[in-house]
Amino acid sequence: MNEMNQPNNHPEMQVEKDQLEVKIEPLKLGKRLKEIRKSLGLTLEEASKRTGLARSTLSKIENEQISPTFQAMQKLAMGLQVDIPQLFAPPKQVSASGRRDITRVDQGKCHPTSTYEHELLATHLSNKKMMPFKSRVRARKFEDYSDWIRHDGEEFLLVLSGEIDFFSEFYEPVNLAEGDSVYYDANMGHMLASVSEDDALILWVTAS
Amino acid sequence: MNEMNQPNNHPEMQVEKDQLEVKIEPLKLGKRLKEIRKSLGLTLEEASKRTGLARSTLSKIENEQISPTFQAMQKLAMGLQVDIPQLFAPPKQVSASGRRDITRVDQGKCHPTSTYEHELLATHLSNKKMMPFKSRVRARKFEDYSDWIRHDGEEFLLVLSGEIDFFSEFYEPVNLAEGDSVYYDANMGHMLASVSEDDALILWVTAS
DNA sequence: ATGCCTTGTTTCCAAAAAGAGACGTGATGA
DNA sequence: TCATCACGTCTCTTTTTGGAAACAAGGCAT
Repeated sequence: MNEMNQPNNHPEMQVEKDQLEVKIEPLKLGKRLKEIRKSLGLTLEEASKRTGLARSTLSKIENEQISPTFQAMQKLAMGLQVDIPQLFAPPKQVSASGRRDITRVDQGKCHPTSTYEHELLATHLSNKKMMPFKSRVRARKFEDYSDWIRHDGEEFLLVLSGEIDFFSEFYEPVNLAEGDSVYYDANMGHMLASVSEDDALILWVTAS
Repeated sequence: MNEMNQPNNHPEMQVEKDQLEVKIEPLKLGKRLKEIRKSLGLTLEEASKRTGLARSTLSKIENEQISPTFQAMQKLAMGLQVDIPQLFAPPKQVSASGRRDITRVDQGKCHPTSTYEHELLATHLSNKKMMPFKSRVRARKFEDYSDWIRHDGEEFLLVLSGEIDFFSEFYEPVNLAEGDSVYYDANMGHMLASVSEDDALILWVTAS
């Protein structure tokens, strides 16, 4: 019917218009929904009552015959007690479950900087939630640093030997001796300086 | 102003339980979408080209005149480089950023069991990614346990003093001496036994 | 001013989703 | 065996969405 019988005022746009086609797939939302419903031990009828959606609609959604509206999805999430993000995070991260990595004393991977000598631990595992390492604190005073150290995540540190001053952006400096520990948000500026005769040795664990 | 750089030692420091309270969702998807588009500096027409949705449709979605289908939302997410969960959890990402909790040596919160004496660290912070604690390993042999210890998350342990055998479900037992460390998945059964004259002392950090 | 873009809104209609109820199938019981 | 019921699918109708184009409002030249 209405083909391009009329001169289009923007022919160049037309081209781009349909170049990226519906390359998007249904993303197994239906399958997922079914799992959830089953895991709650609900029939379509019961789920219908809870969500306020007709059971035929639910069936169609589960079988990917229709693409639910946002409204419908809200009802789903609400009625089945699932929060929406969770509904979409497609494949559940299957957490690994049998990994183990031993690091013998002083056998970590060394990584020296001007202010620290880091010894990374458990370097044979990747995709781990935590990054543990031992560090010898070479810095001796605040001025040894050009700026705060700052990065994502949270950090835990324990003084293994020696004594340090712990500087942080929003707190007064604190002296930490052997056995003391501190937990802090690593995007708050922080830095360490040894104050003992020997360089202090600390254990650090970071999680982001 | 705040010279309270020493840890607050109020016996019961009130734990501010959470910032993510009841999350009732009116969830103004339209408003949110508009923000995203604006922040990318796109016009409706440009967004239309990227997402494959008509600019009239986008307008209607932004003004909450229609409720987009899941298909439409996928195109949106794809074209605007936002992942779907993020699209629905708007007020997220208020990650704390200035917390700090110091635990002096032996000043943690004790928690004895039949096989361990745990000393929890940084207990004044809640909602943290890691749970650090020191433990004295009282157990002396495998049989002191009724079953594998098993829980969610990943675990890192460092031997602070003494010597232990590290038993785990899928590996042969390993002897760990002072300074040795191991990182493992905590849902794999695991347990420790001291083998040194004195009970071994270890540092443990768990993340789930 | 007058045109001429550009941007966003609204209208109209085809296309798709939501709802009501019919249909098929399998399980259970008399 | 024949009902009857529970459950899910399918069909038909109503309601809503999505797209093309018209419309309105704001710049920016001439």
